[in-house]
Amino acid sequence: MISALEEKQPAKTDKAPNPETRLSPLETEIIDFFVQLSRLLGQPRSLAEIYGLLFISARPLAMDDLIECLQLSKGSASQGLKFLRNMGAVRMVYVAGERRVHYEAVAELRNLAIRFLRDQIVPQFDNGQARLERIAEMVRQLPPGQRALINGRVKMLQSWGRNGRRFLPLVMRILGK
Amino acid sequence: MISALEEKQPAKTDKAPNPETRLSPLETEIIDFFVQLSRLLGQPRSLAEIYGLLFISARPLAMDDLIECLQLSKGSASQGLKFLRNMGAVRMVYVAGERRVHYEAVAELRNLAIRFLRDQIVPQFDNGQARLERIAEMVRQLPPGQRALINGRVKMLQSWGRNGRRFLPLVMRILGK
DNA sequence: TTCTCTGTTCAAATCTGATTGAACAGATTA
DNA sequence: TAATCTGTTCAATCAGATTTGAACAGAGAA
Repeated sequence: MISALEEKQPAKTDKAPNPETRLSPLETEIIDFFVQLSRLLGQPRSLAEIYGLLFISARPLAMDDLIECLQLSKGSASQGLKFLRNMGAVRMVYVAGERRVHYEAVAELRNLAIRFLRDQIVPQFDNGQARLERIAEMVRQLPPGQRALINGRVKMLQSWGRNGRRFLPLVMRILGK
Repeated sequence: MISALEEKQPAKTDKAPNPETRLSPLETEIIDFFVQLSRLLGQPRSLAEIYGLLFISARPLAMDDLIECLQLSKGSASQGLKFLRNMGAVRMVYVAGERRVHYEAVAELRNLAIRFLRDQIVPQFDNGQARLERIAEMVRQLPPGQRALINGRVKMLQSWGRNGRRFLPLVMRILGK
């Protein structure tokens, strides 16, 4: 039921999806679920598709399988898998009698979430903190008249930054329950 | 420093930024800070620019001031302010002797954060929960052989959904300290 | 050696969503 | 009434992110 993609009568250069590789409704729903999540987290859709299919697949899949099932380009699949490998979201598994590398989803979302926080969120925070430091310095240079007024607001931002920064380890601890 | 002010002496077609309305380095840094944040939260840049300038401005600004200082189009400014109003991120203030509506930033980030969670995050969660419900139903229809295998993973997603959902109110409580 | 298989890279094409600006509406003034 | 001022809407445009696919590289196989 997947996007089986319109035109199939034109035999020809067969871009038409092989029925063997069509996604089941369940697979489609799961993948949609991860696609939704990826939007929330600001990650590209193809990542979610790849991870979603691996997550629900009963057996490890090769890159070609993903390309076939999800109608991705080689480039997307390769880059997506690379990213997921780096994230630790996917692991390479050996399949007997196959030269191609196969992948399976790392289902322990805990580690995945922690790594996501560490790689994507924490650096942003630190960057922001540094920027606020520069801003605070600029405020100090201001003529006293204007300074008071603005100082309060910058202080407020700094306080939020500190709170958020303190909050992250807490989140990680909860995740790590 | 604030710049918002008066008209353009330079006659002509002037698309060139009026020196009167050029942003100070401090203003630029603050705006950049919010732009950065907006990326993390997946909001459009113009929102962050508007909020940032209002946040650091010593006095309320009219839409025209924002357009001038930030080089926005009328449409962006109007839509951005509308959104920020709905978010409660900005409030309209009366300025004596002015017909135009003026705005100032609502600096209480607490309420802002809570509203953001409620409006942008919670619905996503609920949506996801509903989808997982549908998925669980589909899994139940599966032949027993495949069911066991997949059931575990779906259960895992559901558990995460519940945890996340329970987590949100906690976050709100902490914010509401 | 060459040929095939597998996978990567990256410049270019494509898509998506943010931004623009002209047309419009209401409110105020003359 | 018309003229001006203020602000909104939305179809068209633009820009940045994603995806594509051709060229490439390495590893075996013949």
